[in-house]
Amino acid sequence: MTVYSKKKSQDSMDIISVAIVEDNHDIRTAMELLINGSEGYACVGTFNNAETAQEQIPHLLPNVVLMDFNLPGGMNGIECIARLKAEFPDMQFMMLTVYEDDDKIFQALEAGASGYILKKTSPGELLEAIRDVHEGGSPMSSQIARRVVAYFQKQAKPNPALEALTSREKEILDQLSKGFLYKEIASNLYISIETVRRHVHNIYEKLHVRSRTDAVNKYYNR
Amino acid sequence: MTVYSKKKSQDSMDIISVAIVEDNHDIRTAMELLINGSEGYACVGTFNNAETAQEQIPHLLPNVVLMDFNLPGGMNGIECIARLKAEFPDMQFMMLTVYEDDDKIFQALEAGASGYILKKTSPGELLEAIRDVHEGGSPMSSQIARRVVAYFQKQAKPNPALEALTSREKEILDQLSKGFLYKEIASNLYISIETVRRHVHNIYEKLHVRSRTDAVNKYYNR
DNA sequence: TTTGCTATCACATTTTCGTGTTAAGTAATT
DNA sequence: AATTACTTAACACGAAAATGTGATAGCAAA
Repeated sequence: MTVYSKKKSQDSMDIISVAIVEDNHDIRTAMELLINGSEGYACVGTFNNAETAQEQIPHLLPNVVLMDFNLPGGMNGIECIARLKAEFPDMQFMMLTVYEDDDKIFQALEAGASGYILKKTSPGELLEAIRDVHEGGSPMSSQIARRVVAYFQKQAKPNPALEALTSREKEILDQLSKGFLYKEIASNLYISIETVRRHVHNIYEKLHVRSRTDAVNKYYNR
Repeated sequence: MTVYSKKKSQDSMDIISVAIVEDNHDIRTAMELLINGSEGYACVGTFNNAETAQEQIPHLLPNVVLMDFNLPGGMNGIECIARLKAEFPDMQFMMLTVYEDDDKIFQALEAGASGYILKKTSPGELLEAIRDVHEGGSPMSSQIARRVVAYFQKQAKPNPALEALTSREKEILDQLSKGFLYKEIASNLYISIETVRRHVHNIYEKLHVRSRTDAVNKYYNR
């Protein structure tokens, strides 16, 4: 793909403007040089902490923001993304980090990051990922993708502990989860309150919980 | 349950065995030729419908199954994956289809597919994807990945009614959702039980609910 | 200054919940 | 025929939660 390097001040039409938030000086500088040295990319700002980024990025309005996870100061990268994304929904964020844990990945995606790549990624792939996220993709390694996919597969199958429940107990638990009072459940299922209490008691025993809320949380696999 | 026979495990150490379920004859044959013509890959079976695949794949035990979406007969590719995956959790499934709709993607992932690639993918990339899924990745185009990521971001945004809560109330609600007793919440937040009660009362009023479970359900957007 | 929102604490009463114990009828299994 | 598991039901006790009302105080906006 060739880029028509016009010298017009109305930039960001063909050139992808990028901001970098990364506390490590060497990495930050290396990425800045890489981006500014590549046709079609321009680094419009670099920041070593979330607070400054938070303050400056609204003025720079880059197309893509590369964000580190750990940053000095009170705000981490996730929170920084969440705030900026809320204000600028069209801005694209890409996590650029060393972490591969599920927690961090999901937090980043929920906060509004669209891409998630590791710092060990090669310069060429990094540039490609920046273009990719700018064009509506979600660049991530297939290992990262597998984590995300695993989340779906987990969601799909319910807690195995629920299998131990009888069908009547599941029915009761479903009613519990909807917030019905015992008397309402009794009336809904045409049984006495005492029976409801008995079932609830058995359910709690099987799920190893001691309260309705905990039981419902298990029911929804939390 | 995943017991491979001795002689099979020996030659499937380096070679990835693949099965293809695809009703279009030309595509099926082309893929078979591609796979058998490439070093490190072996096509151990091809099927033009889900029923036959269902019956034969348990005997073939391929490492990777390429699955089409639409198949003739009663069973579609999704259901076929779901059944086989339940019996052979270590078998890897990759959707190979023309569809890019969210529904189909999510259905496939929930059923147990780990990869999702489009039929327009080049032969080289297909082979790479097969190896990738076999090695624990989840190959998918970054456009597909974006759909999946978007799902997370949708999930993430909470019930707008929660916006009406003050930050303290949200904190209380979060504690409620975790099943803490009032006294525990009081102790966790260093306030009196009476204050907890007051907050809970206000929360219920703002969310228009009358019980803890209902409040928690709203909190989780159900 | 007043008004409104938030956070805090208190008292009284009623209702619901969690637990323990007992037990009868049914259905499936051994 | 005996055993086991499930569903149903009742009574009692104490803890927890819900309801209703009243009060004080800080803080910010009108």
